[in-house]
Amino acid sequence: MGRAPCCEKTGIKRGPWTAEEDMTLVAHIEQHGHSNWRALPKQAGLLRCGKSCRLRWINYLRPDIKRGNFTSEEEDAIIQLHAMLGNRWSTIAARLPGRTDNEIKNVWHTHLKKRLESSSKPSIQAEPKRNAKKPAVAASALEGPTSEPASSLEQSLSTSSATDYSVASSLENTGSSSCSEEYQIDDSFWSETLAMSVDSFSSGMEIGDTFGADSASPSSSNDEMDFWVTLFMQAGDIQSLSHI
DNA sequence: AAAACGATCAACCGCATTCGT
DNA sequence: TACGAATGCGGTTGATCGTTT
Repeated sequence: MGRAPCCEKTGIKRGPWTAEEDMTLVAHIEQHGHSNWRALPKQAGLLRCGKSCRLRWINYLRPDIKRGNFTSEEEDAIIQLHAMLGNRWSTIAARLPGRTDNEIKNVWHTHLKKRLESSSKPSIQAEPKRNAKKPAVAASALEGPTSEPASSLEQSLSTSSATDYSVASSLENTGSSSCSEEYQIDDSFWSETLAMSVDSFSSGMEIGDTFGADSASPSSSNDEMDFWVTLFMQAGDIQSLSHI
């Protein structure tokens, strides 16, 4: 099936967005919404393709974006969720209010992956030569929380209150797996988990309130994904508890 | 002071999935 | 049901900035 390109290549501006373009896009979305990304740039008078507008809005201009460094709680949550979900950045982002999939993906590749890799190889020189770079970011990645309170995060992770972000530490402690490896789940795990999940959901498990209002389209598929995320979260509890 | 190097992150690309007719 | 269009997602790239030498 031949796909039309997302935009005509001619006359479409690319590269970094200017402040003026940002203002135009924000003003247009505030006034008309973004029901049709493809038509939006034309309507707003922007020389961008709809895809580019959408990306700019979602990753940068959305009013509920949380800027600034990731807290250690957020980083631990990412590590934990990544251990369970793999590279499902949008699903992970849905669990971190105000954070975008792109941002999380970047943080993972720049900070967290290296952090896990270095902690899984304790005997090898742990500190890269350039670790002193960007003190603010590096410090927040390796040390305690910075300015951001973790309340919203904790709320979003409330379905896994017993989790205590333990996967990250257990991964570090065992040193058995780098996070890039697939999470191994055997059949007995599935049968146990699926059987358990029925009881859990009927006993007060909240589905759907954990996705932020920024979630692009609160749909049944999101609920479904939330089901699986919650399932994985609980499974994570089981797995990490079994290591103790 | 400046060149080289490495880290970061915004943005792009292409594929997959969903939606509408 | 089939098809095309629109949107979403994850991987990747490249410009920029900070650090080191």
